[in-house]
Amino acid sequence: MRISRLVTRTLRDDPPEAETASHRLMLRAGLIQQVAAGIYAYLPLAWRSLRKIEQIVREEMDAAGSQELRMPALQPMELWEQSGRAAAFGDNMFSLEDRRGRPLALAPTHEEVVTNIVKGNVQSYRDLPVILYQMQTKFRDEPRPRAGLVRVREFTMKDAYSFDAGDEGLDVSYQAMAQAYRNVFRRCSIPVVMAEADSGAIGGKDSHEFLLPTDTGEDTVITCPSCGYAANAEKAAGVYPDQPVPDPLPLEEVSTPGMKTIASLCEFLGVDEAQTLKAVFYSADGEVVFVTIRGDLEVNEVKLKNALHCNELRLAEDEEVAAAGIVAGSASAIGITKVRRIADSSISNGGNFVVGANKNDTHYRNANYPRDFDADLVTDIALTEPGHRCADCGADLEFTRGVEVGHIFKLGTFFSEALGAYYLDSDGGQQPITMGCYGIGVSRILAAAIEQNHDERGIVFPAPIAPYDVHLVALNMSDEAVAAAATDLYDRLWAAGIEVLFDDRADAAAGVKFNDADLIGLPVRLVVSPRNLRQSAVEVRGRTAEDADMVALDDVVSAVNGLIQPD
RNA sequence: CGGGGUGUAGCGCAGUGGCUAGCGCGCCACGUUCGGGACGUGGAGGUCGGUGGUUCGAAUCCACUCACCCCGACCA
Repeated sequence: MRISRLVTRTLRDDPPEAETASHRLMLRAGLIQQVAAGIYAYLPLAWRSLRKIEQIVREEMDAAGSQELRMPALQPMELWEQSGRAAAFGDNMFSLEDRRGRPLALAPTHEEVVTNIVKGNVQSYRDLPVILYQMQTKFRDEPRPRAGLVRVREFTMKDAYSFDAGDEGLDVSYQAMAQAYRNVFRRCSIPVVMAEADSGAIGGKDSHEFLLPTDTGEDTVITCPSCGYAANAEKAAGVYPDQPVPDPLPLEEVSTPGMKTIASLCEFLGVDEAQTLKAVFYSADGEVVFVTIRGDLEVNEVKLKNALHCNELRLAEDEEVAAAGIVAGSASAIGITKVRRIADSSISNGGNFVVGANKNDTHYRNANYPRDFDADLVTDIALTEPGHRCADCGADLEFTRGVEVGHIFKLGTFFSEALGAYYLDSDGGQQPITMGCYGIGVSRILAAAIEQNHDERGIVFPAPIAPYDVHLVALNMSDEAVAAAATDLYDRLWAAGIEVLFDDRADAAAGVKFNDADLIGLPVRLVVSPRNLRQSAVEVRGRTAEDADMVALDDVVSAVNGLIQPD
């Protein structure tokens, strides 16, 4: 490709709206162009890179025994009602109607459709296992798109679905996919952490996220430096500091004028936050829920949502709290009976707690569970935070930010039962197919690869996903010898199977061309110039190399091959 | 959805009631240049996000509205 003809314009300065490196560099290098919030056009350079990423994913999925197919992005809403997920996705799903008023969805994912396909093609355990995958555009009406290609509303995903006879088969498929994912990320130069993750509203057993650790990531990964445990913040099972369990003292009312927060209350009474129980109020699918947790801990809303089996969970509004008869600021579960009460297991870690007295400016000392109050459910809903320890080995946990580039789930039989996908086992019994699903954000891989591989001058494309192998710079194209030599080299490289981006611009200064080459960040830069031609040579330089090599014109092809195929 | 911010030429920005709305980059023409973001001369390019209002007069003031960005909520 000749840059003089390339539909892409590099920017001299950083775009002010871009905060993260990948977003900034993709805009500056002319890889992407925004169309609306969270909706981007992939310009020619990005598209070449994305096609290479897709090809790597394909190779690894095929090697793992998976078959590619293509399902529609436009789907009848009926299918989503059938699985019950129309409500689970809610406003995140783009929905529309056809000319006859039939409800349709732009698919955010494809479990429903793929399950129906398999249902029609698998009858016996002899037909299993099956793993299907596709490259498809997904539509999710994210509440807040951000960071360029990191969180968008329309994106390319590779999604795969495994179908097995039973849990042992699923384990095999799951491991095969996990290994394929590791291979993909290694080939794209994205060092990932594989972390335990929450399996979401659908349930299922295991789930793992693949995350690129980076400060600009939007997820939190919790890792144990000692035993290698890794989990995301929603899933992580950390151990919070133990409190001594004292002998219970009698409940005692104290006046606490104006004390509405845990911090002010603790200061006023001279107690530690861990010696209090706090009350938090949520709205779970519209129902007010009373949550009790030790004062030094926070509620993990994902764990709470799972415990409640609800679709929508948010903090309750003040009016909702008041309408439920709760005295915000001085509330406790003591005497509360009209709303559902959930408590974290930490209510039994410690004792003689300070709690609200359910009337203004008043608290109790020495509250103990279950002597003084009851709960409908006591379970682990505490958020793991800095300072907590590894549940496996007791070491201090480490917290880092990360960008999620892949996510795998053991789904179990949720979809096969909802949509009627059964097989006959060897005894002639009908069984629901055991499923797994596996997603890679293809367009997010591009962002993550750039986030990981760049320097102050621009992108440092990993060779396997670079839009072109070589950036050929011709200095002074009006010099006929330069034009002739560069054009000849361009043709010879392509003939040798090397992909070349040729900066043939006649009007751009040398500095402009060099800066653009650094910005776009192809693995190898070649310079043809009057100066070099006097030695019948070309300058060859790797993107991150300190110095350039002078290589004879006739040897350039083999020199380039040596740089881009080091293995 | 809550909080904060921004919409003026392709891009980045200036312009707080007054004449024909400017600057830099980019773009077009010609010439000179040619190894790390060149120079000269001439030129093209604008519903000032939208609607309504106030005013002799609105990019500028008021109301409403739309879009986009950032933080949070949210996010299989």
